Amino acid sequence: MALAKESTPVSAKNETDQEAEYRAQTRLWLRLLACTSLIESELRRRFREEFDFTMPRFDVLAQLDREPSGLVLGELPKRLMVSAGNLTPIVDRLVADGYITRTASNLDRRVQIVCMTVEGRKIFRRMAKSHGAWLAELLADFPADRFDGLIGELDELKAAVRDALQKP
Amino acid sequence: MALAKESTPVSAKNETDQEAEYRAQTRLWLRLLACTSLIESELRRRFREEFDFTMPRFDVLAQLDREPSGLVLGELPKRLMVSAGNLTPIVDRLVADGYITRTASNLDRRVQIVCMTVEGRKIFRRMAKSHGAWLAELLADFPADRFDGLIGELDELKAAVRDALQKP
DNA sequence: CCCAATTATTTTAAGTATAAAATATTTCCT
DNA sequence: AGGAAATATTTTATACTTAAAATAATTGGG
Repeated sequence: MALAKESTPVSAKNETDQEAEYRAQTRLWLRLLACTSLIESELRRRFREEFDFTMPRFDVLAQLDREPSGLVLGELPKRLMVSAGNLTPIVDRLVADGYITRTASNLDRRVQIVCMTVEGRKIFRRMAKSHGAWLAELLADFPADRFDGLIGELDELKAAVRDALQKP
Repeated sequence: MALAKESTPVSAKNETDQEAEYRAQTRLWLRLLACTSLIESELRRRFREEFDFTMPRFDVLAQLDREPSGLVLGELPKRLMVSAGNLTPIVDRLVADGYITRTASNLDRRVQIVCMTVEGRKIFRRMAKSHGAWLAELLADFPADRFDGLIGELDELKAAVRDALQKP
């Protein structure tokens, strides 16, 4: 169970002790979830109102913006941490809207290359600018000198969770 | 724009400066999102595999567990930060499965009271225990002495975002 | 008292998400 | 070369999510 701060084995604890032990972890999880939901729902609302766009569509464009020569379709689910099946209709619509192209590779016809169009780049830049400004606005009241510290903590948290996920 | 750390008005900055300024906020946001997604998807997977349950269904039971006398249906969307329409099918299914009851109030027939059943309480306790253990497992590699600090930072972050949202 | 505004909830339409099965293509083994 | 395994992607079924419109019930003002 690897609860470093406790030496007593879990099996020796009664229900109340165990619940108390889980409390700190649960509290951290609930705070994390609350912060993310709060920001995410506001960003989603603004994307819809200002650009009639959704976050997943923006996320796809954000990935392609860094890849001038395009990206193998299969890279997207990995980078965006979503399932492959999920992306199919999202990519379909971005193609239909003219923001990206999808072309089959000549070397391997299972593989498709997606690439942003000029139109896509144009709208992405506008949205990215607003996205940055919205975040700046939402996070303005958080002390600037504590940004880096919090980012560092979250980096470590992420690494710790990744490690824990790889163990079994 | 309220970027406290900078005195130069945004309008006076060129595009590159502005992008640099947004970077810290964006990085924080991406870390937050990554941590939450990582944990959330693992919890969802385990809920499904171990209990054939989803997180929203668990979340509803978690709210009702604290309210022995039941809860006005309209309280759930507020507490869970989801839309009211979203809850209708979730509550429907929990009622159909026998984990909660839904009864119309006699004083105001628009209002419904939802209340956990004995069966619901039973399954909730089992799931809550696993939920705590899963979190403890996922967060085990994060230094125990930094939990409270991170929770505190996230509390402040949440408050800051809430403040920013109320301003307009 | 009645009807307009308010409140609680559900329905609808569109999109997002997953897991698992299906399809298509390529690679690798013998 | 032939077929099995692997890989890339789509399809299917199910569930969640929201916004906006619809429904139903109550309250309050004239």
